[in-house]
Amino acid sequence: MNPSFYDRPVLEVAPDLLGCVVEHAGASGIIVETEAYHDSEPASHAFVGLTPRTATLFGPPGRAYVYRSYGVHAMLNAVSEPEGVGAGVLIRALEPLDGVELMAARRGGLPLRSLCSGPGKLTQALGITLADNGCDLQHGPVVIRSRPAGWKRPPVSVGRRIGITKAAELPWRFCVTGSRFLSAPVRL
DNA sequence: CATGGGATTGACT
DNA sequence: GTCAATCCCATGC
Repeated sequence: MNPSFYDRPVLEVAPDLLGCVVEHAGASGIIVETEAYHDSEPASHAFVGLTPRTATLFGPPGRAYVYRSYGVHAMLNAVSEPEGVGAGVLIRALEPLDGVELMAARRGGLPLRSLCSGPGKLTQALGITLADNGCDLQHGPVVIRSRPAGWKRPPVSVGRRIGITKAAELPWRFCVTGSRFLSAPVRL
């Protein structure tokens, strides 16, 4: 998907990414859960302004922002909105598509449903690391492409974002309705 | 320079 | 349901 796709309000990009495919290192999955983050709102890393950590978020749209959470997990975001605005879409869950055996090997052979049902899980399954921070999502190594044949625009459920304390009331989480591969049920 | 707080997960009770 | 693991980096003294 080209950079202009991401050069829009992050609240449009986040639901539009549902059904698209994330691909890296021989494995891929269909996005079934996203969350929007924006520098105007305190749950976003970009809320603190432009720092070395948030530079990618304020950079041009269509790149990957990868950061470490709880000292352990890598999180994948798609940088959105024009350069100078700190906004991104957190990819929270995938439905495994290709390279299932490879993903299972990376994750220790768990059942299909638990392979990518969480932001830290899917980066582990796809082999995405902090080294991928800033990479171009059109050319890779981490690639996001449009919905595979047979996938129409899926029905979307909206809810509150997960695991945050600030701005927790905003309904900025988007899930494919009824998907069995979500990280948690949709809640408001 | 020291400190503290996470956009989480998995193991255990 | 509870809880530790583990590290980056923004903030404050």
